[in-house]
Amino acid sequence: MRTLHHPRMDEIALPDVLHALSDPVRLQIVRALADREEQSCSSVEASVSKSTLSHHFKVLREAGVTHTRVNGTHRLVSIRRDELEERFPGLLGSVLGASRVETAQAV
Amino acid sequence: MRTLHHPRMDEIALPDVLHALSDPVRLQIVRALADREEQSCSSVEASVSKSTLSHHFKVLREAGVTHTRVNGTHRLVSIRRDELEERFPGLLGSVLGASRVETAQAV
DNA sequence: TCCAATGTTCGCTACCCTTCGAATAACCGT
DNA sequence: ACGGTTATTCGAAGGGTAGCGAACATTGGA
Repeated sequence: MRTLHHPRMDEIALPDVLHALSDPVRLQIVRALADREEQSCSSVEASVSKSTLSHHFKVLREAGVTHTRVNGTHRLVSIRRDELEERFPGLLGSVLGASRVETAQAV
Repeated sequence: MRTLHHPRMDEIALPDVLHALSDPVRLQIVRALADREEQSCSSVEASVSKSTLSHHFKVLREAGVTHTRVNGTHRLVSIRRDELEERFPGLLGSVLGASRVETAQAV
């Protein structure tokens, strides 16, 4: 695969974004990405296999949440923070905040 | 059915809430509920059958998003706004705002 | 050129989810 | 007690999704 599809911001739909964020593994990924700027797929630690992780990255990218850049054998993934903020103000921030709340409670 | 189960706020999980909100029909319901205080199920207009609507109300309730009160043959549904705000600050508001953004754009 | 590392894709399994109509339950007014 | 209204539940169909291992691409380095 050479070209990675990224939807335009006016193409992304709210239900898709919410669905992308509704999976625990993907939420974990987004939180990990929120800390640093760009991160390779392998640097994200999750309790799933390599192929499953790849699937989740694809879902996040196609929902418009993340951007993926090819760099050698690595894929550098980042959150489309500014674009998301412009389209759905406050959404990502409140989800990230809520995610931290839940971790702090440690259900 | 006599007793309606409502999860305590510390029981509700973020992925469940996000999943509940990730369905277009349920998003429509939540928006309709956000306008008024309490509303009966039948007053919400959606493009699905009665039984499907009932299913969606159940999902929203069990995710902790809504509260349902029995009143005669009616069920009066409302959003657990204050509780949600306390547990996940800003989340519901940004989702509702995002939903309005999308409607305004009219994809 | 060959090898190791990084991800993606494929085939498969198992489950979940939305949707519907029909049947059922609960309640109110007559 | 009976009929109409409101809503839930049941059973089934159809599609979607997460999960894995194995196989495949691609790149960088030895």
